[in-house]
Amino acid sequence: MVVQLCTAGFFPYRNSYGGVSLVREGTEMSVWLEQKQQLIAALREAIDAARASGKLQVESVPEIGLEVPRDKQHGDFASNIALVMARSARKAPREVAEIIVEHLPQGGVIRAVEVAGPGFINFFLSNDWLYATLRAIEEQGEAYGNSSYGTGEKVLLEFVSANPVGPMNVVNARAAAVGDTLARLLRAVGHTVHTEFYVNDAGNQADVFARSLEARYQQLRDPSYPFPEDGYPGEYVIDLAKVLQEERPDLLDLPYEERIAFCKRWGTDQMVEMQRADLAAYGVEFDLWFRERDLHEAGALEAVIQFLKEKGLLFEEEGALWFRSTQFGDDKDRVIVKSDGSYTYVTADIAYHHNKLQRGFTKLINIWGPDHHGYIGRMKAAIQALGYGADTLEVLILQYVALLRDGQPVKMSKRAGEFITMQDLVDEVGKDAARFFFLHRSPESHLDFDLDLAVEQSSENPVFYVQYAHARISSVLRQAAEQGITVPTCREVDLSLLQHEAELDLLKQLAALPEELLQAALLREPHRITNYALELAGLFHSFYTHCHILGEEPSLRDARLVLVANIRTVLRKVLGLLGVDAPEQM
RNA sequence: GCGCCUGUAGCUCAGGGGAUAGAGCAUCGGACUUCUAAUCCGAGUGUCGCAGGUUCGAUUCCUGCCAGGCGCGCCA
Repeated sequence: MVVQLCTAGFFPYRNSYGGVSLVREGTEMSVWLEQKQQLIAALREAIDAARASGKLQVESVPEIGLEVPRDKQHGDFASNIALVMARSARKAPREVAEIIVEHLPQGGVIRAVEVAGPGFINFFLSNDWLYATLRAIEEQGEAYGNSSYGTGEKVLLEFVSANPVGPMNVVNARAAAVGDTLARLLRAVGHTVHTEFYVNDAGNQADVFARSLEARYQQLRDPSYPFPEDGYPGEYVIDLAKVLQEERPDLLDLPYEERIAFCKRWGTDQMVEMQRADLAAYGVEFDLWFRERDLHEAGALEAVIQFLKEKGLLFEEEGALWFRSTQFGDDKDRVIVKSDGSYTYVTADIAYHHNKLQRGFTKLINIWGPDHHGYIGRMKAAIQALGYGADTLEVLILQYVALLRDGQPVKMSKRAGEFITMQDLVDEVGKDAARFFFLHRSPESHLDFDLDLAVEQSSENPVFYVQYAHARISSVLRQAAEQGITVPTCREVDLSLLQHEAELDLLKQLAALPEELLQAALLREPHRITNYALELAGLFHSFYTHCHILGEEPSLRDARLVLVANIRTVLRKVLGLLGVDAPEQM
């Protein structure tokens, strides 16, 4: 596996089919990957034979790539190896291709080979491997497509981590969808994944929130009581104050400082519970809600400062204590202890990441909003200062979300307390549409979220398109059951009856899932799965129009029943990864 | 000024060192006595932001520029 540096994180993936297996030894292989490996092996054999016979004179053989051509006229798989080797072989690409093809082992699954275009070698296979895919799905069920590629990697995935001082926004909703699905994907390819929400309940914002809550509480008795200038204006603080009054009518008996301390702890706890409930309704649950205040109470900040001090990475200037993060490539050094003796946000965050590392995670993935990208440098510096490689921390930066209504951006003003919260969004469009839309685009793209489209129950709405495919299959299977027809197993039917172009297209799409999953997980690109689901649904709808199932004579009917039952399994699986429901009827 | 993201069809966006660059929407035209027409089939649309470079080959990689978004605190 080759590791490449990207600015926003590390993407440890390359198309390394030649020589490097994508699945570890002794683990299950998908039909698809197995097929590719076989063809690559055949190509290597042919090239070696050609070299041995002197027809191909090259010093070394480059990595052999194999891809599915965009145009299926170009075969099931195609390799550009002849184009790559042409230079060192001092021959025209097509000539190299011809020589390789001459030496290819005969027979087997390869039905035909052709040299095409500038020198591609196109493989046309017999359909057996596609039918083998159906058997694999039948055996593995919704585990189909999973692999053990990531065995040994212990990932801590931190996402959302919204401040516990107000409702979550739409970027939080995007982060929740991306993070949750990424966690599911990483698990599917064999990583051990632990998810965390970091609760920033000890900083300035929590103090401001506590004073806002206290003021609202006071105002319940005395409307003229002054509200802090920098306070949080939202209605929710007033609602919270009312609850507080019910629970603690005696709060004013406490001295001011204790009252604020109580409001801070109680208030942030309330907000955390709200966030937890909102996220649960959205299908997102965390393994741990990590409290910043626990770090403070455990003395973790002092401990990590001591650690850095002993390494000689801290210095004093202008009354403050600084972390020499520039030593590890950061733009500037960072204040760790302010001149007033309090800590900065980064101090607690370093302590938190220290804590993560001490718990034995080998990979820390954080998903942040676009306003935090400037923070990557200092955190990577901190990770290195703590004695780990910069690659241990990987940061995914999500981009901004613009909500559109009637084609126009929805204006929001946080200052005026007017903005669409995550909960507003979910209430309006539903969990499924919200998640699907967020997972439809690549994480780093700026996203236009069309509210009108998301609620539309029509073909225009992609989430319904996929769900409808699942419902349609469910309906067929229901009717089959009503007619007393049970879905047979692969062994009981003649799969070779599946010859229609629409059927073969579907089988290829099913076969491609393991690799899609691996790519989506390793590239941290959940949207690949959304697109996969849309393609699979599209192929099914087309098949459904062109091919009948229950009306056909029994042998074909049974083969098609097996096909659609397995399509349904895969649709369930991918919708499950996306956190979207797979309805039996619509 | 520096950094990050984005720039592909009228719109929203996929894709990606190679074979005629894709989808959905929108537009136009077809398909329901037949397992859900929330569906399908067909038609048109492109200087892949601009300019260089690397390469047999660049829309893809590199550099510079232009445009839009977002950052650059002893805030979090």
